[in-house]
Amino acid sequence: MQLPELARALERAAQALGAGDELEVRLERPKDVGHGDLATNLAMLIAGRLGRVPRELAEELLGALDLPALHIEHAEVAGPGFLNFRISRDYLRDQLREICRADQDYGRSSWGVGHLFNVEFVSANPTGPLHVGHGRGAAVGDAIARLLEFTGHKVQREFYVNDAGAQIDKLIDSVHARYRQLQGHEESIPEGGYHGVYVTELASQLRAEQSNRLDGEWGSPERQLVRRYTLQRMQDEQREDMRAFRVEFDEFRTESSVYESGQIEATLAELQARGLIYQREGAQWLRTTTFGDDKDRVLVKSDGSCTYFLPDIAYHRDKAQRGFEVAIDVWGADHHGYVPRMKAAMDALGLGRDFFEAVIVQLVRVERSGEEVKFSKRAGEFVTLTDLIEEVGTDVTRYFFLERGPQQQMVFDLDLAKERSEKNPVYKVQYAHARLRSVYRRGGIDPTQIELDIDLSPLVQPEALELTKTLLDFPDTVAAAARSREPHRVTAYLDGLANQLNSWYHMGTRNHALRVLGQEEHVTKARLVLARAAEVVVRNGLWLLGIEAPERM
RNA sequence: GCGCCCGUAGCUCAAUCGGACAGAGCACUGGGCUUCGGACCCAGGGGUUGGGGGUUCGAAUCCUCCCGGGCGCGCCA
Repeated sequence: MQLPELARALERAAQALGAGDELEVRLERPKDVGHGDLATNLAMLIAGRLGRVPRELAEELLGALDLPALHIEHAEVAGPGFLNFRISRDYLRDQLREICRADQDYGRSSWGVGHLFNVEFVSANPTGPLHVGHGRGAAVGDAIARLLEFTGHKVQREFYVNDAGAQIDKLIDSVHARYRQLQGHEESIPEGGYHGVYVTELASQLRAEQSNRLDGEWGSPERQLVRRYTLQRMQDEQREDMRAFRVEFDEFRTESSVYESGQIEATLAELQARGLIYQREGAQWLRTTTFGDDKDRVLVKSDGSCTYFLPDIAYHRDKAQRGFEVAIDVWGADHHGYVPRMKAAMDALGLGRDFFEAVIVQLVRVERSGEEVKFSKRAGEFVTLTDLIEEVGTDVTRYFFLERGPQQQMVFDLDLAKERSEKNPVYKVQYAHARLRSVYRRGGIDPTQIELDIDLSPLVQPEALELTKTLLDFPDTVAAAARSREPHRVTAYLDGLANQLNSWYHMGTRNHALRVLGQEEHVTKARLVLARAAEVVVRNGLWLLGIEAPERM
């Protein structure tokens, strides 16, 4: 909750006391309701600079404020020098109308100028189905994209397809081995190959469709055929998996297209022109140490082929050339060591240190009955994202992935995920929404027609006012989540909101005079405005997470 | 060995760029209730925030040193 006029007035008052120009007045909502609705530590911040006692300064700041004009009905100095403000109840209640009017736009903001972001996530090798780790990356990436869109930016969701690497060759070898087995030959999956059942399925389908061409030895043309077929199949399946998870990409960019476009050479030439490439032991190195990396990196190996790093630089350079101002990559924790060199490379290209950002997502451990459910791609038994979605649903899966900070290692508790009660936080939040919708239905009310220009003074219960204040925190929460690339702040907010909302609602089950419906008309009307505002916030919050706000459950 | 991330209630996790008394859920204990949706409600116990030291009016948060865990340290991808 913010009161910009109050913040500005405090800033002017502080400057008048000689605190200087570089002030950022922050008003925060105290955890303890006894400390008022908003508080600031401004006096303590400037006390050191001015060599004064914080509490005295706080008194002077307070004296400089025209409280009624700022919608403050009470203010005091407290503790070591906090200024606590109590906002006029009428002003608070007025804000409920604004929430309802803004409806699906409530919580939107436009910090910054509306930048163009590229958010790249999942980017799995096209060598098999997506697993739970990809799911977490997808949930986080998509939520970050939604947060950025909601805060005034333009966002492209992108998936990078590593279709040119050695992993594909291993997959083709594995398919070949399975194919031979189907023909009755003794054959085993090569070292480092893929054992999943889908490999056998691929081989079997290929045999059914192309046996006239593939039953003999596989030369170059045959391998090309299998490669194209396999890549297409894997990409289609991954795209379908993502669609089921409610994630739609704007762009699938392939590594091979980076090679074909000539950008590899162009990138290398640009780095050379900048004098950042040198030869050593027959290889070409990039001076990443100049830009904070701990060692220089090879771009072109002594055998003339390039490392994985070079096309990756070229690809990210291309993002800048396509007009993106910030490129955010969501990476698994196993790639975190790669971050400094990529930042260094972008810096080397003159794109600055802030062009490239990595969001590191920690690994997921799945448990059932307290036991880890193993997933090992190599052994061929792994929990695919699709398995997980089929078992617990997209909403639950997304919520669980977005419940913890990206850097937090997480345990995915399958038993809790399958729980269909308020023990399960997802249901708690969705249920809060469904309840409000249910109130409208029961009352025969069209929620879009709820009257707003009415007297809201019947909203006097502390629970109702606390709820109102929480609703007013939503835009700040969203902005902070977007800025820090931490969608879990929204999840945590919704969890707290749902608790408040549910207990507000339950007051009515204990005391019917506190229900929305069945009161004197002016009371019901006022409570409907609060209910509507709450519904708007829950709905918008869930939208940011990519989770449905159900009409009924 | 070096680097990054993490360590918060028995368990899984929060904690508003350093704020006031560290919060939820699960589990546990004790009450209550039959629905404006009971797919429950209320209350309670539970913590030296891994440990020591430091900075600060104030530290879970910042610095430092230990302990414990994860990941990474190729002319692999």
